[in-house]
Amino acid sequence: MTASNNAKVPVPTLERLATYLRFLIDLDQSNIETISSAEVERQTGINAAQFRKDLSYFFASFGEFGKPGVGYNVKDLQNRIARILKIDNEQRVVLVGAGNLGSALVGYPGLKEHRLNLVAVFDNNYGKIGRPLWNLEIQDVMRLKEANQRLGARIAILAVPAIAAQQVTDLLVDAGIHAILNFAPLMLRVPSHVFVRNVSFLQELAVLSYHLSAEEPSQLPLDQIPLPGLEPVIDAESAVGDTPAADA
Amino acid sequence: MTASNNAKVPVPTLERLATYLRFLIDLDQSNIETISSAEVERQTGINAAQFRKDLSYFFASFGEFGKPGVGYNVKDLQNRIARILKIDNEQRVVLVGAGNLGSALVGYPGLKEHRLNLVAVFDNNYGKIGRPLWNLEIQDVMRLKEANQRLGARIAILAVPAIAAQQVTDLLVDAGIHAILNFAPLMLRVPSHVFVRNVSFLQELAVLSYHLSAEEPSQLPLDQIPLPGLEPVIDAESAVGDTPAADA
DNA sequence: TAGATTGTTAATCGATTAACAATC
DNA sequence: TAGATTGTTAATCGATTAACAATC
Repeated sequence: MTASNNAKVPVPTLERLATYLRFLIDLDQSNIETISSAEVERQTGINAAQFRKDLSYFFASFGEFGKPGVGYNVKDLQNRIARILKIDNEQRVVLVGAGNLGSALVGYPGLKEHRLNLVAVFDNNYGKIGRPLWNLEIQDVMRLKEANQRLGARIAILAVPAIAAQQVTDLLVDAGIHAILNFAPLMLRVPSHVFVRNVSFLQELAVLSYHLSAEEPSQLPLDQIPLPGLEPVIDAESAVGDTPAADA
Repeated sequence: MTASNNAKVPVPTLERLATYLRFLIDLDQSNIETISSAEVERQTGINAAQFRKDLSYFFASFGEFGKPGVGYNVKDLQNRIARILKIDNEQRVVLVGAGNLGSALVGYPGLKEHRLNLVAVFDNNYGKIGRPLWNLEIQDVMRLKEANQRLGARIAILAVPAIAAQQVTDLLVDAGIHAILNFAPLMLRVPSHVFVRNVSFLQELAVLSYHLSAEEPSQLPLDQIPLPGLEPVIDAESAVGDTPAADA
């Protein structure tokens, strides 16, 4: 546990650790006590050697995990991966941007499960400031620094339009944020101590689109399809605000 | 344009192509006509040689791009990358899961800009079916196949809870979907002709958390912080349904 | 002990990037 | 032509995975 590991851990390894953690939580809830790397491969699709290698980066600071001939204890591995990822204790998170995406994130129940505590929401829109978003009240983004002096959050989610993203980033850095999850489609300029990860739905969809075969599917023009929902209705109010996450 | 390229293109290259496309659209809107790989590096952070290499995968089928000594024509490159990614013409997309995340995605204006047309929304909740979500009417997920016979969408966004994800995936595959953007935290089992990409906010946040230094920031306990929004209010209705994306 | 599965090594595979001849 | 920047090669770097001795 002594600070971070000095051996540099590949980012893909960290991403997979989060996957393992999620998987182990599920196993634990099914009362499964022991798991082998072969079984991890079967259920997550991640190569068994990869799994063992991923864990090996942390043996120096966290000790070994598995027992040869036996496997891994689910609860123990779960706890240790949480410690590695620093989500064994509460990790506070602030959100800037109380739009649709921001709302979805505040309402996302998985966060609390993983001890990622979304503790404040900020926006610059005076029509929104002071109004509630789930169990939080939307605050003025200009008071970010002041608010975070007490909150001490070091992670921020940036869900504002591209045009505002760099400005808000500067505020976040000034407020003591060290890690940013950026949803705006541009490269944020940050000091070297700040770590940024970008998420882009368009990028994801573009990669999917590339992999489609070239042939055109049979498509009727939209205006000839006698199905609901193709005439503009524009009624957002009634469409949201029910249970967190969908439930199809 | 003749079908796909046979040389296998690395996925990271495809991801970057989407980034270049986004960047080129911005440049075009600023009336910039020509760009060099060095300038791309300066503004996107992606290495100039990387950029040229990425494009080189497509020279066989799309011809060369740049002029030595000059650079790249912004409009032309933009058009060709759109063609590579098969978003030069409308690409239809269906969404399953009309929860918070689904709502945010339907309202996301960037989709249409990139010719990704979200044409239908499905859910299994009878409280939602028939109600409008933005300009679409939520349909019964059981009618997915029937609906897609006319729509011909090949891309789907899966924003349902993990417990339902595999079932819905089977419906999607049966309905002729070839590519799935999966937000549920599990490995979907799909036939080999179906391409899946997973998005996990928890994974992203966990990777950020790992990179934080070990020292505890000064944090007041939440119940001692005299700031708005920390008493449960629970009022989702009033928090959503305004402009797409946030605007802090 | 025999069987199973780990941790680790070494081989393979793939992606990034520096360097430069070709060319506008 | 001289200067700039491309497309491409080759070197480097890093991640994945097969194989196996160690060990429970």
